[in-house]
Amino acid sequence: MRNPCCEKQETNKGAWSKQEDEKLINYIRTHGEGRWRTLPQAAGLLRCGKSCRLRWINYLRPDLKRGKFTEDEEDLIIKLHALLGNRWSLIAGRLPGRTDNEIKNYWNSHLRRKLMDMGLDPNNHRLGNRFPNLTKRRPHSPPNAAGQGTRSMHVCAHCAPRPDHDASDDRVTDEASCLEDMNVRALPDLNLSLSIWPQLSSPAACTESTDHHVRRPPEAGELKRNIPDETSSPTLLLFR
DNA sequence: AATTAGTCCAACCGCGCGCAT
DNA sequence: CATGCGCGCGGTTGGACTAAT
Repeated sequence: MRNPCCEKQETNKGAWSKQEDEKLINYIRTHGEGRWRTLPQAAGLLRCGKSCRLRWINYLRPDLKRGKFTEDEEDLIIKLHALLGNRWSLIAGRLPGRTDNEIKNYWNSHLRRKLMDMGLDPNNHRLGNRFPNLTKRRPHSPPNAAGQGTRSMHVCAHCAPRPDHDASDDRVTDEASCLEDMNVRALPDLNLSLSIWPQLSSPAACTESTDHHVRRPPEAGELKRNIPDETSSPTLLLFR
């Protein structure tokens, strides 16, 4: 059992005050990002490290582009979601200045509905006629519903079991089948190519040739967030 | 004008991964 | 190899705000 992220000592919760923001900004300006666990004390903040990190990444970072999403951005989010599912951080990596949280919120409040209005199932981007009633606020979900706490990332597309893309299936978990489905059916104009990066652990377990694990090395600048090292983790790379 | 219903978004929570020890 | 820590991710929630009645 792990310790909670913040000891039970007194920490502020809820909305950040201007003073707290300033303290955080000043501290990161002089010391840089990282060491989130020790940052609050060092910066004189009564917040947990997680909270500081979130506040910085989602709100205070100077390179954030705030304001309405453009049509191009909307379009890209929809296409990337069709490909990647709810991997908001990966999607955010393709939208400079936007955060995963922002995109997630925008998806849930606007784009899901937009897709439904177009007659598409927002879960799998296929034409569908049976959607959950999303106008209902706060559908009560049991613990761990909708895959909370699970990670479907880093799954070799070929090794992964094929989801049936049932409308009741809340998550899209298979990039390859998404691409296949999407390119063929829903978004034929999307010019994305998909690569699964060398997988250190799984090829042995994969019964297929390992060829499908490797496409090509990334060009400089292609790797953005979440892709720390081309050999360390099997990660989706998108080239447009 | 008051009340209710719906929307939006910042923030929280729990969990898994990678790394150091 | 096992364990613990730090971090990042995705899902969920609280509450302010707005629109509808």
